[in-house]
Amino acid sequence: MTDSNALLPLDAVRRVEPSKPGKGAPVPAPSRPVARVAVDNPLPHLDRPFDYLVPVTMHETAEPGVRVRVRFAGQLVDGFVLERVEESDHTGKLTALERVVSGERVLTGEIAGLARAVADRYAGTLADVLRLAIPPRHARAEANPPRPAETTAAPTEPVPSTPGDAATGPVPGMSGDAATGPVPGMPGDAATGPVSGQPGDAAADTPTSPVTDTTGGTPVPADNAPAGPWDDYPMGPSFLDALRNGRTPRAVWSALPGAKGWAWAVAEAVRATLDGGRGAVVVVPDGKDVALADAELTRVLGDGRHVALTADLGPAERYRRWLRVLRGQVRAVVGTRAAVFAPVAALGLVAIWDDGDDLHAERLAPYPHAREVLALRAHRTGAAMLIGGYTRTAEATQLIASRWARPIVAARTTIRSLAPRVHPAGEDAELAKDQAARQARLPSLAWRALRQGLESGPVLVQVPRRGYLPALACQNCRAPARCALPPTRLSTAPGAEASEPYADIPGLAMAATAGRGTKHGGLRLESEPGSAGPSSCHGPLGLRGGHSAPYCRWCGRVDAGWRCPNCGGHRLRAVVVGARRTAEELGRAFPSVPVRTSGRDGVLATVPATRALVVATPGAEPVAEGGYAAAVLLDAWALLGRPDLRATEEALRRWTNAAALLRPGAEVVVLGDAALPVVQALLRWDPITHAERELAERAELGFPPAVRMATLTGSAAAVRQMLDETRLPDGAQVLGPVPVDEAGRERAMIRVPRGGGGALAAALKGASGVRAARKAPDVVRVSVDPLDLI
DNA sequence: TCAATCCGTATC
DNA sequence: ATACGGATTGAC
Repeated sequence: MTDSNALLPLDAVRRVEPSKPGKGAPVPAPSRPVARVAVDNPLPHLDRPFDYLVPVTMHETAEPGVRVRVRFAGQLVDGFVLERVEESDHTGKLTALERVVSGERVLTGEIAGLARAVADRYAGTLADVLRLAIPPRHARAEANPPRPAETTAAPTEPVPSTPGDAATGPVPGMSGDAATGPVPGMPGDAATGPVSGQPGDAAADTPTSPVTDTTGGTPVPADNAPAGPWDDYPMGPSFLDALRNGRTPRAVWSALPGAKGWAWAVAEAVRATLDGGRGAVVVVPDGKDVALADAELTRVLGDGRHVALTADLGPAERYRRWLRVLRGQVRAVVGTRAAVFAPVAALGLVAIWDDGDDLHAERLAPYPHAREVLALRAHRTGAAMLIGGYTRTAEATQLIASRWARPIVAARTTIRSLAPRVHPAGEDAELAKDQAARQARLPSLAWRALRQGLESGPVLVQVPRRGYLPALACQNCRAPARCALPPTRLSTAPGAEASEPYADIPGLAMAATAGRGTKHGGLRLESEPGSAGPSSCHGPLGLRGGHSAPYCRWCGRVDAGWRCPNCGGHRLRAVVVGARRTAEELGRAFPSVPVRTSGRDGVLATVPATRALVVATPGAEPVAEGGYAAAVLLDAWALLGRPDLRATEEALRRWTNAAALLRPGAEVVVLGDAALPVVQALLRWDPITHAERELAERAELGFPPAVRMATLTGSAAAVRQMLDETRLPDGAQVLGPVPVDEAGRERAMIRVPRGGGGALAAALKGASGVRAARKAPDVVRVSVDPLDLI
């Protein structure tokens, strides 16, 4: 028994281990007897590969990428073989693999490297990311043999390591060239190799001239006769050419509103990529958009060349489709956020639609954002990237500013010809005379637009999500109730380091949710009644459960003596009324017109071109055949009143998503003050100026994407302890902690300049590791660049 | 001097 | 989590 162990490299075994009864010591595999395994363990300080002995019985099957069961710390756990090597660095006895779960090599080298990069970026563990990346196995689906016709078409198998892995550091990429056979060429490997920075850091990076080609190139070749969706954009055709020619264009695409449809454009981009011999991944916010894109891909590509991956498929079907991608039977994928990890080989394009939709943020640790994962993936593999939407996020704008991506925008005249006509109706707009419409709180402008639209087709009414917003308005005059107390301001306390760019942070008052004027860590709240700016806080008021007095959702203070500045009333009412109730009221205002609703409990994908009143919540608007004849956007104040950093960006995104469904030139009435820049942006269909202003504002406030931010949330003691134990990188600044809820939980924010993100994530990971190793009782949730920064 | 127990640490 | 090694303690 010990004789066979003599083959092992390191036998400093002092005692002869008594072997388990009935089981001899395993005979090692004849070559590469060591498997490096990514073990599915949740502990941050154990987030590295572990070596196991490959018994000869598993020599053939324990290939890189397969699922295995291993004994780890006395328990049987799942894992993935990352690579097979000759020797181990481990100076102890190697435990043997317990079992190869299946021969299917589900973890490709590319995805292993990507998952490592995502974990590093978000201060999370590889195991957590792999859980997101690889769907649960379904044995029956695996057993179904691939159809021969499809397998011969694309001989792609798990892709061996990309050279880029080496640049990323301790990546468990399967680098052994012995591990796999001949490599199908990875386009863009050359581009990936020398690049070490993350996409977002491009500005701070060494000049890698990421935008090498395409969009700046020569304009359209004159010969393409049929007008495609990209012909409306001056840079569109050259973008498609670059995709077709295997290059790496990265574009932020401001989609035109209207019937031509974003899904068609995306499908054409996918077709160009496939034509160039590469694969594509398309990520959209929800199932309705998957259905739209799926239909367009089928129309443009024909049957069987792509798959749709959504959460609601069920485990078997989901795994079956995913395997078709893994096995190279299809090379194009459209799906919701989990599809960012779809194992498409020889990736040529990653695309994301409407990257401002918060559905793109993963809800499971480490909370990666689809746009960021795709950008990392594109960067690592040398794939092209397309970030599309009617509006532009500050993050996408940042990618343009750092020259990582180029804009694709239509000419002003084209935009004007396709955009709807938008009319604002301010808060004080005259209510409709019609009794029922008055009941539905519909201004006469809106009522007229709907009535006129209904003469020729379906009309859309966008209402706030039910239960979405506990904001208040004056019961008497409906003026929004806002905080009348003097403004508060957060400043760094003496002693806390205030590095130059963040010395003063106007507007950070929003970060404080508690109104005690007490000191919290390095920050304190102070009143500055005499300072420049508004004489009162103006935060939206809300009601907390059980209390009768309203509190400010920005500064947290209770304002028992609130009086309406408009009419002097002192009674408040909830502003938000759900879709159903609004639908009922509108139905009475327009008897004889069918009312259809689309919302949380029942999303309609499409409605026919017939006259109908379609009431929908944001994100659930059905596409109307031929476009809507008119629309009314009712949730302006609900959106803008939100105590959210992204409130205006989000409002514009939702408005344009609804308005884009209209026929060109149709009328939109938005219940919002025309003086607001965000209303102006909708009126002029100019999301770009708005996004640029937004980015500038974030830079001024020191918020992402201008900086990299992380939040720590947990019990007050735990958060403080973790802050103490974190070796923060240079230039890091701590805000808070401040209370976040009534359970005494607190949240601290840490920000670093762009480019310091990696160091910050590493520091936080280290600190969580220390806490986990010590078995610290309360968990501190770490979130890098979370959406809800308030 | 030895065995039972506690504690900290690594987990291959 | 759990198993292990080393330190500690208590009794002979």
